[in-house]
Amino acid sequence: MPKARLTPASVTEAGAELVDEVGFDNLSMGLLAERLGVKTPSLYKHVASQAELAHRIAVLAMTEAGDAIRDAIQGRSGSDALAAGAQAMRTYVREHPGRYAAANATRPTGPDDPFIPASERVMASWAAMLSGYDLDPGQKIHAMRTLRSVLHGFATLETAGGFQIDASVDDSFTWLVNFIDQGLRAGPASGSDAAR
Amino acid sequence: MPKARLTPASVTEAGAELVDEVGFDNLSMGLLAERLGVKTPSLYKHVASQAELAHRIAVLAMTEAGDAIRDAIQGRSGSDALAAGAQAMRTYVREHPGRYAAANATRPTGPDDPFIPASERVMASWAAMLSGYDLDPGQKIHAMRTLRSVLHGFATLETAGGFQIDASVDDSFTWLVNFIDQGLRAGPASGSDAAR
DNA sequence: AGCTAAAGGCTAACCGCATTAGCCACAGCT
DNA sequence: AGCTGTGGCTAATGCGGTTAGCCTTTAGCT
Repeated sequence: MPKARLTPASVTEAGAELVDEVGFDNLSMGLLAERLGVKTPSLYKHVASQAELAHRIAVLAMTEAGDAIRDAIQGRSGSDALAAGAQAMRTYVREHPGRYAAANATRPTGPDDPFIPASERVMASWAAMLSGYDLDPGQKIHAMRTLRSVLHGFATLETAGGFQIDASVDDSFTWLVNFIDQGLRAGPASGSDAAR
Repeated sequence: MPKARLTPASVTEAGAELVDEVGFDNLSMGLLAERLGVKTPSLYKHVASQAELAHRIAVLAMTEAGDAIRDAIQGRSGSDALAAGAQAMRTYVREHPGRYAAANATRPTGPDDPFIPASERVMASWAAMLSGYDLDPGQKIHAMRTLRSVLHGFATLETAGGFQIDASVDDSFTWLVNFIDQGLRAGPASGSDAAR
């Protein structure tokens, strides 16, 4: 009964939807096959292995997240760009926790891995956003890493249920973004005495 | 040939050492058994399952990390306490990436899970450290979450190899800690216009 | 000092899940 | 109509976690 008409892309997309529902650790070929109305071994006609599937999902996630962040920053600058970009990233991770987990579990497989340009596009958006602040060129890399650390850390802690319910997580995120904004505005001074 | 003399604690400790070497994803009962000079099924006389083993490792990790942070903060305050505590946490994660991953993969199993007091002790250290800054009481929770986010995010990105080699990761961490310190010193002002 | 029972090791077996091998039907081209 | 490649399927393999049941050593008791 040839009916399913699967392709590597459609399998990846279905895998991405599934992984957001069941979590990265619970992703299995059997579950995905069932979802697609097909027997497990049939999937291997479209993806080489579960590892490759996870990698494809990771690339998809990076691409989608990169687009979301770029679009959010588009047309804004400074504090507005930071707030919009940070919110876009947080929203993406909340809506696609499985894909984000897949992206975090992935390491580039080689120099021509499409995961590399996908993540570079994310980096480029953050860099563009940071250029709206008056930072010393030598500090830009540190600011970038700090920014990535907070956003990544917040997003993973949030999806892992790491925050108790005492206070609004939304408020905390707003506070966090504002905190970063203020620090970046304080600019060069914040790093000049780094050797304190 | 009864020779091994294993206990739940010794199995957990060996598991912790192993997981730091091979990574959380590659932890297996077979590997641990081999390490202990025993056949796989024998481990089940000491731990109920691999999940329980991982959970015990997680509790151990939280306890050790909590101790390290408390000791680092001990006798210091303000910026010094922040720098020492942050460095202690980063060092712990770098030296024990597998245990830290185990801790992150763990959710409390119930109200009397020893994982809960263990993580509360970590929180208490951070809270004590933050009390060295002049923060509005209502903002303390946000500052805490922001602090946890950066430190957790930096540590996980670092161990995952998420930072390229262009610039020193040590320098970035120093910059990050300094950035947070400056922001916390700026104090109440940094949150007062959170609704911007 | 010998007896007994629990502790803790072992082998054999089970099960789920990823993966592979080999088969077969249908679609499109000639 | 026949040929061939695509994409499905069933059957089988192998690994890793887990369970069942056996057997020896050892601690404790009398």
